[in-house]
Amino acid sequence: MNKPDGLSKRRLKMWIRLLRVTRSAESQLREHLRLTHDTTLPRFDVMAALWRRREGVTMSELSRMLLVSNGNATAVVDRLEKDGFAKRTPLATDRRTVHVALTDAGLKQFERLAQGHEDEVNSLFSSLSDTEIEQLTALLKKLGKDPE
Amino acid sequence: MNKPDGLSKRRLKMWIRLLRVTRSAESQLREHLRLTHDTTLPRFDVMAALWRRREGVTMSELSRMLLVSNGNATAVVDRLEKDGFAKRTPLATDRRTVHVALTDAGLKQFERLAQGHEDEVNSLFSSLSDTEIEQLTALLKKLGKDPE
DNA sequence: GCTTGAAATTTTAAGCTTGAAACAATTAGG
DNA sequence: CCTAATTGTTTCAAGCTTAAAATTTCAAGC
Repeated sequence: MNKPDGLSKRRLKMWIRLLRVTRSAESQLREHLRLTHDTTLPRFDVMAALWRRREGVTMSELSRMLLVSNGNATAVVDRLEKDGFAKRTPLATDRRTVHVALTDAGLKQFERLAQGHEDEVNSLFSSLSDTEIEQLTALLKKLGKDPE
Repeated sequence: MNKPDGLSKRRLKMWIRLLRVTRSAESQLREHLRLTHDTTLPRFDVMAALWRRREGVTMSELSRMLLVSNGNATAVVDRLEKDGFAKRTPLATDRRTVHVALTDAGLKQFERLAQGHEDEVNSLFSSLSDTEIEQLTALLKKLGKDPE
């Protein structure tokens, strides 16, 4: 009994496992953000992207960075803007385009969030050794390469 | 220049990579389901869970299996039920509890979906060799162990 | 039997997310 | 120039998702 799975089934099971690990981590990070700073993961993700690109990004760049639809980016930025954490600036050279950036309040807010978030990620992956992190990273890099 | 990151930063970057790979795969799978069968990933996930547990599961079990809130499970099952793919059966021994199961139409529908979905997953992870799949699975298993 | 607490589910409000449609502005070709 | 195609963004409808509140039922302890 217990015939070993074919490659195809093993890939499928691996995918399900991957999904579970990711979901579970997301859920933990979401809870942490909610409890400690009354905010959400999508908001954090947008703020992190705007932090990395301090000079400002277009809405399209933003949605490409986060792999979300542009309608989605619009909605999250709308809410951040309403709360004074982000700001849209029309671009003189191309009036279709808009630059989004963190406000001062947004920068401060992100700085308050960032370390706690990093600590949380760390504790989520503490069961992996230094080497294992490298292995996992290498595998993920390989997956990220091709068109996907 | 280019000081190597500390473990903490490498963990953080690894997490971001993990998230990107997962999102990108999800998006591909979602598109496939939409184009070929006009359905969605959450519906597929619920149907897959009900397929695995043919005898029926309670709503709580279902949400635990999928790592989603029970309100979420309720909503998706509502829609599946409306379309005739799932069915709720009250449990005689405990009137709080309800068993959910696929209907015949649900079973047939899932069978139509499953192979295509598996093929899609396969093509998504085709860049990993047999050994690499095993490695990745082992690392994910390690992550899945603890409370998370 | 009551009451109190716990468990299973649904409901609700708010926010997230998508894909498609609508709009506006730019670019390219004639 | 003008038109057509393209690009950047928003809007929209539908569905997804969560956390919290509300409901219903069960289980224990008095």
